[in-house]
Amino acid sequence: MKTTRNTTAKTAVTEILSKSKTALSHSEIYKLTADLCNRVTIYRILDRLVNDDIVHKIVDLDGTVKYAKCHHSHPVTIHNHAHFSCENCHEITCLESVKPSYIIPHNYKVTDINFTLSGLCPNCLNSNI
Amino acid sequence: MKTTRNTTAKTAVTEILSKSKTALSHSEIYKLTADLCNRVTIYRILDRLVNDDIVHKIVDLDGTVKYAKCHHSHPVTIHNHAHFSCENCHEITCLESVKPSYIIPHNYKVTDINFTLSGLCPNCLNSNI
DNA sequence: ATAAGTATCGCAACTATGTTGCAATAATAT
DNA sequence: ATATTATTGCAACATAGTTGCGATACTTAT
Ligand SMILES: [Zn+2]
Ligand SMILES: [Zn+2]
Ligand SMILES: [Zn+2]
Ligand SMILES: [Zn+2]
Repeated sequence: MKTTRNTTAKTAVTEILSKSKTALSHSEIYKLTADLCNRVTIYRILDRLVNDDIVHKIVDLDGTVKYAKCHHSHPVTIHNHAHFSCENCHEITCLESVKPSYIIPHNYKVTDINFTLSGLCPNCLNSNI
Repeated sequence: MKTTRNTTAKTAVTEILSKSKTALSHSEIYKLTADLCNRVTIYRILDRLVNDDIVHKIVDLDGTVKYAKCHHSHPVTIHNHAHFSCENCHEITCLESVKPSYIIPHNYKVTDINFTLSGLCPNCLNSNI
């Protein structure tokens, strides 16, 4: 079986995501690592972290992909909490407590969910843009 | 005011989306138009159709962007019906009747929603892959 | 501590997707 | 038929993500 290894780069990426209050894109993470490793390595690390259920992938309404640290105790069947994407500051945050309820359509087998709300976050709403 | 014009290319794209049972990506639409117009033109037409609320944009769990004809009578405040993305055949379909209910988080202003379910569609589920 | 096995990495090259500026074209109203 | 201007084509660019392969370095076992 393939065993997973801890490397400097992997640790750094995990740290960055742990400390971030918002979800980060590949390029944002790459910049934050500041030449620690190659661009491709970040892609591969993120893939592994997602597979290991340490990080989850979030897709914005426009197709932008971001990543956030999981806050659940390891293996979870489905990531169904909502995410909020601000049209103004473009930050994406996990809304861990917001979960959609819906009627599962007959004959469909659901194994994953993406539920993203878009609009104005509290910060930008107060700034009265 | 900017008035909108009906062109051959725009009509073709609208036709293609009207006839399709599943949502289509830019490149799929481009191939179906078969050299009718430039690649860039398709992007611009899709933008206009989305703005005019004739077509809506759907983002898959992996960030793939697709487009589907709207089935509502013109202006609608928010596209909140669910979409289903099949992991096997990669088709995305509108589930017009499935709408998520959720608790609107305090202090957030929601203006748009993306709710996509992923898994196996009825066809692929029966094929017992 | 050393060596073997292999997960991970760097690099280069590539594909896919989406955007922009500008001159040419064509839809629409008068 | 003419004027106005929305739309298009093209070329060039930007960003995102992938792949193959030889080199590197983490882990485990001796
Ligand atoms: Zn904001
Ligand atoms: Zn989250
Ligand atoms: Zn299917
Ligand atoms: Zn739809």
